[in-house]
Amino acid sequence: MTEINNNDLLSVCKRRGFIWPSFEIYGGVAGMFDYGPLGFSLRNNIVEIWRDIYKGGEGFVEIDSETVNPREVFKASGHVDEFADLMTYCTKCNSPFRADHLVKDFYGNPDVLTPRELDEAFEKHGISCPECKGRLGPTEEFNLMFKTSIGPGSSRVGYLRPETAQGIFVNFLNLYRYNREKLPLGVIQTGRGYRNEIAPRQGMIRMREFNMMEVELFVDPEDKDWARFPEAADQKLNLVPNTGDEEITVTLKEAVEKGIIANRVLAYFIYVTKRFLTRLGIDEGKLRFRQHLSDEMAHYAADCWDAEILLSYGWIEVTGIADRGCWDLSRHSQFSGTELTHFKKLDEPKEVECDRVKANHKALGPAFKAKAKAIADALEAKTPSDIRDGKISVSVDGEDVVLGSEFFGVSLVKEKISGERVTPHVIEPSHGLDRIFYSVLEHAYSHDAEKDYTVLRLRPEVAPIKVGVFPLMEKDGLDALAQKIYREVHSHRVEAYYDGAGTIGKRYARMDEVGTPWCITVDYDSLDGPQKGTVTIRDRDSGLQKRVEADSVSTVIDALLAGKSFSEI
RNA sequence: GCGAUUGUAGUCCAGCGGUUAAGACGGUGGCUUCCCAAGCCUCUGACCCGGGUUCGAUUCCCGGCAAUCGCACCA
Repeated sequence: MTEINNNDLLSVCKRRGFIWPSFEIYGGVAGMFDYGPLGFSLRNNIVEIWRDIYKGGEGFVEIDSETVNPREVFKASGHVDEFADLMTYCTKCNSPFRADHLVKDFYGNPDVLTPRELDEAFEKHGISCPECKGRLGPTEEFNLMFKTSIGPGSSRVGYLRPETAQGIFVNFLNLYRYNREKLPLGVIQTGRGYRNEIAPRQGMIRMREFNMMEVELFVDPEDKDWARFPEAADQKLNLVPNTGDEEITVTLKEAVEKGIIANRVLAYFIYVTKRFLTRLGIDEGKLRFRQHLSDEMAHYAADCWDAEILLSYGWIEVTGIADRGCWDLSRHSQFSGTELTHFKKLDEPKEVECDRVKANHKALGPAFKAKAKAIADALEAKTPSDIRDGKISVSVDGEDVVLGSEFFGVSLVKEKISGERVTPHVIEPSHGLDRIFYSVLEHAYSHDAEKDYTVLRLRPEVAPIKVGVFPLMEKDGLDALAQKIYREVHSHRVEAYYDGAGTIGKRYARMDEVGTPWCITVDYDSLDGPQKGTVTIRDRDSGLQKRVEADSVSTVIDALLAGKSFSEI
């Protein structure tokens, strides 16, 4: 634990319009927050940087898909089964248990039991509370997904998505065609996800409605290299591999060569995640990547690493970077009956020779009339190894037909193979936007207890307000010049804030508290004397002031935002 | 969901079975050549919700909601 008091920070956030607990006038709802003007700006700035990295830097494409999905989508993804737990509670000590886990010694596949059958099973096998031996209460379903219905009447069951990823998977074919049937194919999406958490806690860390930034990269399963890997090969990462609890610092190259990270593409995107988070102002010393334990890893995942940030709550997972293998696409393929594959061309087409069963249409036609076509197709789907005693049996429309050698022949055919269909593998860096947002605030927050003075040391790039503009006194024409400067500087991209109220110190303090990196002040020297036409610019973190031409303020702010240091202006 | 603690202006907090519910900070308007939360004046704003006990409840009791911590859950 650090000494940061997260209640103080949350209080600033609420007071100054970063985040507000939702529905406060109606008593509030746990695990729900609204973003205020400053919070929304900050969050958008984070999203813009993420976009800059993936869409700009890596050339990925961005989509926006539905938040309500029909049940089939989450049946295929596994969420309907995985997220709907049958729970029972001890009537004596109230401990909760997964009902199916309690009967697993008696049933091979307890997942399929209904709540009633589970209750009967407790009775029959004398199962009591593992904690206190008390009697178990009735089994209830608890579903972590919000359920709804699509359309009126006997409508389709729908769920609010618990993650945005499925929207990308179900659009795979559209995206694949859009990308002119090539891999790798990188797709990003930001949006809301919904999980009906049993007990949301820790402020913004576990929300019922949350924002995600997800990236799905489809790659050739046999080629998990990445063209830009060499650029990052010597960069260092703090890793906690699942072989022990020790944190190690290694280069990407070492991590892959020693088999710590499964492959180069996964390692590269772990590095991209580190670059992203540190660019937002996350303290590099409080950032590590922890590998999922083998039992924690989803059964389909080949490898999975969490980016964890040290906060006042402890180490908190903010991003998961997983190699999900072919799981997602093969499941959707299986459940939808639509082939979701990539056609991988061979460098050189190859010729193969093999024996094939060929239907004898001349004989089949007269013998089977209308059914002949179906039987012929079934026959040709067979291989010579299916021949038993010179006969092949096929099943057509639920009817078994045994065919003698007069109906088919076996011949050697030469086939030209120019490629094969493969199910792409998915590399998924999935970011919890709200957690990242909160982490950025906490790592920027500094409070001087003696002076009771708060400064948010936000990076200029993420700061919601870039520049405060003040007249020293709101009169004598100082206000008119300050207003003019404000109007020149303020834009959708560079948010400025005019403040003429109270005293100058108070205005600086207000800007420091919301992380505004620079303040412009128009004083009497701006109007008269040798300094005429200049204004002061103050740097938040150093407290230093310089004079710049009033006409050049906009240019100076642009230069600072582009990365020029304050001492260079 | 369970247990413990808590709930008074935007924030921090005082108080009480009958009060005009106090103060500080903040916000607002004004005055002040005002560069790091200076000063003076004006104004602003609160007893979480519902029920019960009582002549009378912000205060006592019960329930709900929310927050903090612990357990469990989740990641």
